[in-house]
Amino acid sequence: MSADITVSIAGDERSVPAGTTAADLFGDDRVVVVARVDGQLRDLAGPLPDGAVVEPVTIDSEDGLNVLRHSTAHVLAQAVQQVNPEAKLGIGPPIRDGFYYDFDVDRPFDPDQLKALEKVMQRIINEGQTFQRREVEDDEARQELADEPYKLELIGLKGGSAEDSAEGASVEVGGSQLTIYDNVRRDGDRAWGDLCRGPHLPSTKLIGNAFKLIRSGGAYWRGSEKNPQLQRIYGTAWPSKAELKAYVERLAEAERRDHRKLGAELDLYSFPDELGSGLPVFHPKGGVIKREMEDYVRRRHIEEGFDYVGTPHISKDGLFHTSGHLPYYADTMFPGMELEGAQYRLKAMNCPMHNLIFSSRGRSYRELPLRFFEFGSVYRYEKSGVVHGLTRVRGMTQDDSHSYVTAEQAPDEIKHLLGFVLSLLRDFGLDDFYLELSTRETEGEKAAKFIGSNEQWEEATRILEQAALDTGLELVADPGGAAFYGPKISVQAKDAIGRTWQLSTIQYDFNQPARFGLEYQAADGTRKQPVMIHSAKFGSIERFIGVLVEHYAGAFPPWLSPVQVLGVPVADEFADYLQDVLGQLRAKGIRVELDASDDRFPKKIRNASKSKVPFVLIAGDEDRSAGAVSFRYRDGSQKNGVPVAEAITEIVEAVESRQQV
RNA sequence: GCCGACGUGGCGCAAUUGGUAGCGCACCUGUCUUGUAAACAGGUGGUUAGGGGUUCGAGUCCCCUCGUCGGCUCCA
Repeated sequence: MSADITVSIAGDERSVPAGTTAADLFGDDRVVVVARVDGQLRDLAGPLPDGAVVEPVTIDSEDGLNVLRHSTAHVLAQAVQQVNPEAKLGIGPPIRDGFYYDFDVDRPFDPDQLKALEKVMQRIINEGQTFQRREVEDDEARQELADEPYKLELIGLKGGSAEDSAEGASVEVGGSQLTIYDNVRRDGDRAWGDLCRGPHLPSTKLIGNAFKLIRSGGAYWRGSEKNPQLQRIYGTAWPSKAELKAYVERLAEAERRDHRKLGAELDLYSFPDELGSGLPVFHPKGGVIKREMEDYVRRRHIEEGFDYVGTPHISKDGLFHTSGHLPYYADTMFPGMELEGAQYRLKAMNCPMHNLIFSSRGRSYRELPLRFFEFGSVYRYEKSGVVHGLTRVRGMTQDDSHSYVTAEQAPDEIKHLLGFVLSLLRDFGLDDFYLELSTRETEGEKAAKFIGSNEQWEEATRILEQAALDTGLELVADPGGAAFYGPKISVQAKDAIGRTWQLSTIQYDFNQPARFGLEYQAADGTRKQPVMIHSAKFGSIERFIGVLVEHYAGAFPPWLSPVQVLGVPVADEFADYLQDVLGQLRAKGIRVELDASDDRFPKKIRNASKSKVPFVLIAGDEDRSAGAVSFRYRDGSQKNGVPVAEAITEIVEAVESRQQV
């Protein structure tokens, strides 16, 4: 054991005694939680091989956070089995901002149990138990985990294709060597153990008190509804209490912005039970936002060479057989209704009807690209458990377009569409994007749902990918996420508090033109099939309104605000004067309101503030005698004694330039 | 669709072991009204989501339906 080995630390070659561990190298530094040894994450306690390249991994790095959260998940599982030895273990991987662990238990967890489990976890953490790695043979593991049916199943999967294992399963058994992690008390007692690939924190102590159990819910074993349902507990863990607090505050902020709550408070829309689940109605104020959006988006489409068209909400079902939507997607369409011997269906997508407009007469290559656009109302029978506010509804308005182009024109058309949708999103105040390229599933049972030849898919995917790369935006692959008729690019936008939303989609479709027999006459007199490019800019108007409500927390930029200017007289006497100013604004197309209620001034200010109107104009004696008004902005700041003409200019300019104030 | 929780006037909430449904805001009426987040007083409004059952008696207990919330699955 006296022989030295050489290890390389941050580029520095060092000679150390054989058996040296990463803990020996970095142990003094408490923020180092694991080591990257020759590119692999390892426990600090493992002896280093000769010639190893070793890097410290700190708890606040991405890898470090994952280890922290994975170890916290283990402590949760330990606590659950301590309280209920009958609980069977599923998997417990780290996820974004936290972790979960799945359990098979007789009774689902309730919030009180989560609180109690936190306490049990805290005791384990305070004990400073160490995670000790132990390599085991498959048979050994099977014996040791005889009471853990799910773990046994994972052992059986080991080495299987990644597709077969559930998300997170690799955290438990990845690689060929099985390992069990024992949680060992300071006196050497083994408190608990779990099949796990690791690595783990050196000690539970490092979790400190910066963790929290968030919620619980059902989750299918290995992500398939054919499997039994386990009970999942979600939690979060951070390097410090302060970071945990900041995270909890972020969750609270998201709750404050919830578009369902703000929609009711601001009187924008509602979801009457009488209509049915997932069917929103827009109140006058929400109607203003919807109309402003639609007006602007319609105008921009026309400027960009689209033709505005219109189609009905319902049609005979043969159309959807032609398009290929039926029978594949029958379960997400509302059931048919029989009329005069024909089955009618509510429209779930606009493209088939646009195809009929295309084929309503002979088309020439001179007409292409031909771009049809509309706000198409579609109805989808979303499963009862997924309907959610405005973001997942059963009746919605798509800002949908279909470009019919020659195969040669397709790349340019896609670039044009991408540039267009990005510019539209920027106009609405979203400017942090990345793109996702959704392609078909090539293996497994899902592969069958995609129609078309390999060549067609490859060609379409290549064209989309190139257009996406040309934007210079980050591009993320999404295998298996394509529509059945072709690959798609989607635009993911980050909102004001960092959440991403899938908004625009652009899809390349070689299937429907063939199915509908679409053709145009080319310059050489032959008949050719156009390529069809689907594009939704906001996805659905309803959903986008929901996203904007959360993005702006209800404080819309003036051009979208239902009420743009609210007049608040200091006393009744000044109402007429203010009304006159508002009249001048109204003449310029500004949406104004006067608070002529018999509330007193401070109450009117409070109401104005709660309504989130961008410009509150106040007038009292001083303003009136100076021919001026005073501004109160949403942040509470003021600007007093502004000459009326100046005030009008400021407001009109803010609205016209679509800026936020 | 699956697992769980929940459903009380427009909104937010109360209602001891089953024993005559309350409060705040909003709304209406009146008095009041001068400078930046709540003047005062009075009043209207609920067959406790809907239906069925247990009970002398149900907002409270049981069943069904609808809806909401949190997960899972799904999302052309």
